Amino acid sequence: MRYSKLLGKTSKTAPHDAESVNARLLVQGGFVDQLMAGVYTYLPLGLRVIDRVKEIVREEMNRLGAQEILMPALQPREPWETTGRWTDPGPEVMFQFKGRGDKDLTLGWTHEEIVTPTVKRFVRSYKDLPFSVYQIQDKFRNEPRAKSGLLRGREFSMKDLYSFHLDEADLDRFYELAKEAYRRVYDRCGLHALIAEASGGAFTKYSHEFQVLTESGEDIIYYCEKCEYAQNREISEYKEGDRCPKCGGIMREGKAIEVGNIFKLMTRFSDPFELNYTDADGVSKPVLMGCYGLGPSRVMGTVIEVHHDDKGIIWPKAIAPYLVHLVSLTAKDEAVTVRVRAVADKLVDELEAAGVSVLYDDREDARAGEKFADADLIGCPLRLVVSEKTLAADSVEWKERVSAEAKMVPMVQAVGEVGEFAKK
RNA sequence: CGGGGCGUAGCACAGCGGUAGUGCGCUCGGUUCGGGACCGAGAGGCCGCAGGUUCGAUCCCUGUCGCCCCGACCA
Repeated sequence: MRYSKLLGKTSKTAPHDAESVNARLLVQGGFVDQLMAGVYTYLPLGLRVIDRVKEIVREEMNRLGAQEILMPALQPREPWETTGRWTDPGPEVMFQFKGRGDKDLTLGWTHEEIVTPTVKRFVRSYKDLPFSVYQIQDKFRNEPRAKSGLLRGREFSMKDLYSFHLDEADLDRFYELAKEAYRRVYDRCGLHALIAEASGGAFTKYSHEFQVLTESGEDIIYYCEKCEYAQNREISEYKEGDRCPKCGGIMREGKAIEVGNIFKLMTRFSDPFELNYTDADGVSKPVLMGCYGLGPSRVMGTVIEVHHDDKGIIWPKAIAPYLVHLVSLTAKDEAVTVRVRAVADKLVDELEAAGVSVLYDDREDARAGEKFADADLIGCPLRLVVSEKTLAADSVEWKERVSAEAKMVPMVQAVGEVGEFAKK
């Protein structure tokens, strides 16, 4: 992608209501554009990042054996009446409005009320179980207070997984597998998530939250510094300095961002919708359910909160908008500049042919400092520079975003080394 | 929903009861060319919106809408 054509320019000045780090850097870097409180447009750079997060989530869900579906965001009142949630939590959380014919409608803030009746149409026998489905969709929540950029929006991306089981033992089995899948998602995105015990809320006593420790977190958790056993403060019986009940380590207090949570729903939804199956003895039994939420947009915001410096974002390779940020510099001599540009053009072609994604800063009117500052702000893992200097050495300058040091790589080896870098 | 802050050019901000300014960005010309360079010439505003006070309001008053922060609440 040529930077000169990219929709979404960097800005030297931060938004005046500079708020959280993720919001500031995303806006300044041209990743997102705010429409209203808690609602953002993803510009090309931002879309590439969130799509990569979603793709990682998708791979891990598929590996779990879950099947992807897509449910409607626009929903009628009736199923919500069945579970009592039209009024409780109702408008506290839901956007509710009238459609044609005075029909009550809502926008989905979660999908148990939709997935359960759908599953009921196809599940009759114990032979149909267990199985699981998921979707990746924008959720709508009428938050009393949207805040912190991508961390708490009114429309936000969510992956919601629902599992269906014969008995509790099978639900427990799947629940543990889902935990591991979640862990892998966070690891791959460059986040270290602790699994904290938490209140199950309205439906169940069983719940775990995935918490990423960071000063900008809005949850408080207690966690063992040794084995990472953790609890949300809401339910914790521990305090700073206590002994860990699992391993005897020291419990610490920390701020954290909740990037996912998982529930054993049991029969909370199968009961009202009468989602039952016939077992091998011909007896009708309720299906046991679990639900598992993970927010790609929140993950994206959290990654920035955790991985940035005073110059900008530091994307982990797995979710960076581009692996390489290639900068071509202009020289005193116009003829040299033309040659530099030709070399850079060729390098872009070769890298892209090798499957490497490249953001190519081809601007002719921008100076070196400006291009470097933008590269730092945007935060791609590897910056390559082609200039009069590198031309003379038949090399390209190599600087990783996480490092302060630059080195020269012979041009003939450049594509190969970038390929190696991509794999590491 | 309570408390606070802020709404003036694309962005960040100044300003003043008498028809609007700076920096950055943008356009044109020129000089520069490895960490946000410089010179010159331009374009760009219902001073958030509505009412009130006043001869006159961007400025004072009231209301309203929006954004941000703290709290209550939450993936």
